Amino acid sequence: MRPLFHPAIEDVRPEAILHALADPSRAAIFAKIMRAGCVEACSAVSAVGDRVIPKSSLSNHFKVLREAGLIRSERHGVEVRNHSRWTEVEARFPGLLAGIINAYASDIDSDVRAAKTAASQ
Amino acid sequence: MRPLFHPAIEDVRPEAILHALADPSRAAIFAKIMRAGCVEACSAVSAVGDRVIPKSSLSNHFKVLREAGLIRSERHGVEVRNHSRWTEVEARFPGLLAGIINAYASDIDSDVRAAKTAASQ
DNA sequence: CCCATAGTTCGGAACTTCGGAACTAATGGA
DNA sequence: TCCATTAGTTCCGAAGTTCCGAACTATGGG
Repeated sequence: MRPLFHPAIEDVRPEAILHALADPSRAAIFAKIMRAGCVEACSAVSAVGDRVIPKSSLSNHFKVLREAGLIRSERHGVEVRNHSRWTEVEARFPGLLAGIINAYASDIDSDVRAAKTAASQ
Repeated sequence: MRPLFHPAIEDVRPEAILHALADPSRAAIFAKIMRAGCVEACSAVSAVGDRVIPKSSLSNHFKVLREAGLIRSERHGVEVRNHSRWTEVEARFPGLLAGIINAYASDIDSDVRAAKTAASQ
């Protein structure tokens, strides 16, 4: 199997980070990996809120986060272990990730709104 | 002609802002409006770097920025005057815009790379 | 060797973006 | 008034992207 590609920190582009985190599911996955320090297995994040994410979509979300330079993934046997690259990204783009993560965190009403909408469908 | 729609600040969503600014052309347009305080006429931003943007694409870029809550546009006769909503957005999502704009500003090598000629700035 | 588990790849349907051409709206001049 | 000009919007087809089920691959255990 193809080894996992990670850009060098100097090749990380702001637009890739914004694109990756412009998707609320991916932002939630990234926030979770950050809070946990490390997530063992992609499938440890099999749902975001009350919404289940299909395996193939999840795989793609991790790929987008990885190629944007936000996470580092290593195969350990049958599973993949994911770490955030916060420290490196923070050094390159100070304040960027904090601003984004805080924005999502403070947007509480909308989370509630989204959860209610999803629940009523 | 249909009046221009602007979301109330409390309806502004982080993902819309990230999506709007994940496009380097739009980020450059927004940065220019911010620096200038106000841009008179969309067509005052007819090119980004060495790349000319077609009228219809420009019109769409302004619409995306407007609907994300980043700018406020008013018709003045035949032209549209655009202001950034920095203060409002900053109050709602502190540090978000500064982080993004600084990230693009510090990513100078890549602008040069993308522009290829980059004789002026 | 077979099975289960964890992830990736494939491929088609649905959606989004891009940009040229045609359009509308306001203004200024004859 | 009528016409030209300027500024921006809308329409629509082509090209590109995203989503997700199904088929696939890789690893480890029994």
